Amino acid sequence: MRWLASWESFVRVVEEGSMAAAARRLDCTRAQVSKQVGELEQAFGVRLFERSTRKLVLTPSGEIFYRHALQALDAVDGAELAVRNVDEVPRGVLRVGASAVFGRQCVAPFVPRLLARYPELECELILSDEREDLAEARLDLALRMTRSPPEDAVSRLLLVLRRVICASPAYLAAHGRPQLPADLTAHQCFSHLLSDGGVWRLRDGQGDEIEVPIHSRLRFNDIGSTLDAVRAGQGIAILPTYLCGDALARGELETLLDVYEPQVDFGRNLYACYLPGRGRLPAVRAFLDEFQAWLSPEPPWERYGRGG
Amino acid sequence: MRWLASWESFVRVVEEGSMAAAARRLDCTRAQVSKQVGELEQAFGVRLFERSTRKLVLTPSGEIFYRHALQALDAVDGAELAVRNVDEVPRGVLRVGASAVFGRQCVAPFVPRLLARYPELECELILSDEREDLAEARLDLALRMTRSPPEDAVSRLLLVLRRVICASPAYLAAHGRPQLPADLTAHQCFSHLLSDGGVWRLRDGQGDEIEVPIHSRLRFNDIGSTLDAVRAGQGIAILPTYLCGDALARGELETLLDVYEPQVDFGRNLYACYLPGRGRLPAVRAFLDEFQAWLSPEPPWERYGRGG
DNA sequence: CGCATTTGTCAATGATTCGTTGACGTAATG
DNA sequence: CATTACGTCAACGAATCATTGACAAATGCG
Repeated sequence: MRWLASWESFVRVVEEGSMAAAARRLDCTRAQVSKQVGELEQAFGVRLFERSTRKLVLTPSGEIFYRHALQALDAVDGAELAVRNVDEVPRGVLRVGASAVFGRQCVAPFVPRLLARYPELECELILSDEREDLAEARLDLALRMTRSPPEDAVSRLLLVLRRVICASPAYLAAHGRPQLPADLTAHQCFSHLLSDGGVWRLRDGQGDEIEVPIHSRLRFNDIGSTLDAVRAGQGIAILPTYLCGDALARGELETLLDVYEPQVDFGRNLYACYLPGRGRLPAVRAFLDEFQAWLSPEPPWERYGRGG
Repeated sequence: MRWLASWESFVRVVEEGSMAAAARRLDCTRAQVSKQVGELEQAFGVRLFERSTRKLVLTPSGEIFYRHALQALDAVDGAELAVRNVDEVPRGVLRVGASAVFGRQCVAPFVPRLLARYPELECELILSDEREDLAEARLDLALRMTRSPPEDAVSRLLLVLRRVICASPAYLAAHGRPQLPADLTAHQCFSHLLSDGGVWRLRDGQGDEIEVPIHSRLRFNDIGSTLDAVRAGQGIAILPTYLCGDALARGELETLLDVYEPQVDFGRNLYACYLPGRGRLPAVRAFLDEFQAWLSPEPPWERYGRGG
C-alpha cells in the first residue's frame, strides 16, 4: 500500500464528502479509494468512517486522524518545497505588513539583516494598525497580534509576546510601589484606548484573573506615546516587552506586580500570515526562517534586561 | 517508489553515515538504499549527497531536506500514534528518570498534575545524577540535560534551560557587584565539580565567549548546596533558573552580568528520552504532552522573578 | 411507488513497482 | 599489494497496486 497516497485519499474523501467524489477528484476509481481507506482502517485497527449510513461521517478516530494527516501531509509538502526551492535565491520585492509600533520597533531593525543576507531582495514594510486584507493590500506577509488570524490565510504562530506592568523609578519613588493589583486604583495608570477599556485584567500564578479598574487622565491610542509618558514618570502602564525591554535594561523603567500577567483582548500570539500561494515564495520563506531564527531562543528584546 | 520509505532510507543514511550501514540497519540491500536515494534526487532535481568522495557528505539541499524529512516523518509517526491510541487511557506505572535536583525541583511538582488528570496512572520518579541505561533502569522516560542524548533512544528536545550568575544582596553589598566578567576573579565564585573545572565560560551578546578562571574555597557537586551557599551570602554561582527562580523572585538572590550567558559542558538542552517502543505508550505520550504544555509558553520557574 | 442513477464493496486480473542478485569499478584499510 | 567495503547499475523475480466488472444498497426524481 502506498502509505501517504492512502492518507491523501482519506483526506480527499473527507473534503469531498464521498469516496466517489474523491475518486473523481483524484482521477482514479471508487474501488481504489475504497480499498485505500479500508486498508488504513485495517492498519490502524479503527474505523475512520461510520458505515451505517451512506452519508459519510467521520468517527472520533477519523477526526483525530484527519487532523494529524493534514499536518503530516503539510510537513511532507513543506519538505518537498524546501528542498526544491533551496537553490532559488530570494529576490524581488517582499511586501510585509505589521502594526505600527511593533513594525517600527522590531521588524524594521530586523529587515536590514535579511537584506544583507539576500542581496537581490527588496522589502517594503507596510506599517498600519488596521487589519487590512492581505490581497487588497498586496501583502506577501503580515505579522499580526491577534486571537483570530485571517481565515483565508495560512497563519503560523511565531512567538508569544510578553507584557509587563511598569513605571519609572522616579514615579515609584514619588508615589510608592503598588504591591497588589488593587493598589493600582490609587495610581495613575495609562489606559489603552484600543484594548483595555479602562479595566486591566491580570492573571496570577494560579490562573485566576483579577480585574482592576484603573483611571488615567491621559489616554493614548499609540503605545509609543504611552511608553514616553511612563518614562517621563507620569504613571504606570502595561507595555509589551518588545517596546519597553530596552528601557527596562537601562533601568529607566522597572516592572512591578511581576507575579501577575496582564491580559489583553487580542491575546499574546504573534502570527505570520500569508495567502496560501505565497508560502512558496523564496522571499517569504527566507523572511520567516530568518525572523524565527532571530527570535530564537528568545527575542532580542527579552535577551537583555533580565534580573531579580 | 514508496515515497516515505525512501525518506526514511535517506534519513537513515545520514544518521548511519553510509548507504551500506543504513542498509544493514534497515535489513535490506545497498542497492535498494542507493536506488531510493537516487530516485529522491531525481524527483527533487537536486543532489542530496556529494558524490566526489566515498565519505558521505550532505549537500546544502541534502541538509535542508534532512531537517524537513525528520519533521515530516515525525508528523507521520505522530499521526499514526494518535489514531492508534485514541481510545487508550494512560494507566499503569510510568517510570520517569531525572537528575536529582531537576527532578526534585521541577518534575516532582509537575507529576501530581499529571496524576490528577489521569486517575488510573501511577508514576515512579527515579532521581539520579548518573546516566543510567534506560533499559537497565527500566525507565519509560528519562529527562536529560545533555549535548548527546543516548543513541539507542528517541530524544525529543523539550526546553532550552537558562542559567544565570547570581549572588545574594548581602554578598553584593559587602563585596561589590561585578561589572565585567574579569571582576569575577576577585570574588568567591562557586565551582561546579562536575562541569566547569574552575573556569566559567560566558557568552556575550555578540556570541563571543569569554573564559574566566574563578576560584572558590568551597566546591560542590550538588547544585542544591550551591544554591544554599549563595543564598547564605557566601559567594557567587552560576545556577539554572529552574533552581534559583524562586529565590530571585523573592529577592533573596540577584542576577548579575546579565548580558552574559553562562555556558556549561552539557549544554542547555533538556531532552525527553525514551526507548523506541516506549513512545507508543499512552502514559509516555500523556506525560510528554502535559509536561510540554506545563512548560509553555515558558516554564513556571521563569514565569516569576521578572524585572528590569 | 417504481425506476434510474449513484455509491461502496469485493474478487479477479493485468499492470506496475519494488527489492534482490550479481557484477563492476573505486576507495579505504591492513 | 591484497583484501575488504562501498556505491552503482542492469536484469529479473516477487510483491504490490489500480482497474474492471459485478453486485447490493441508498438516493433522487417523476
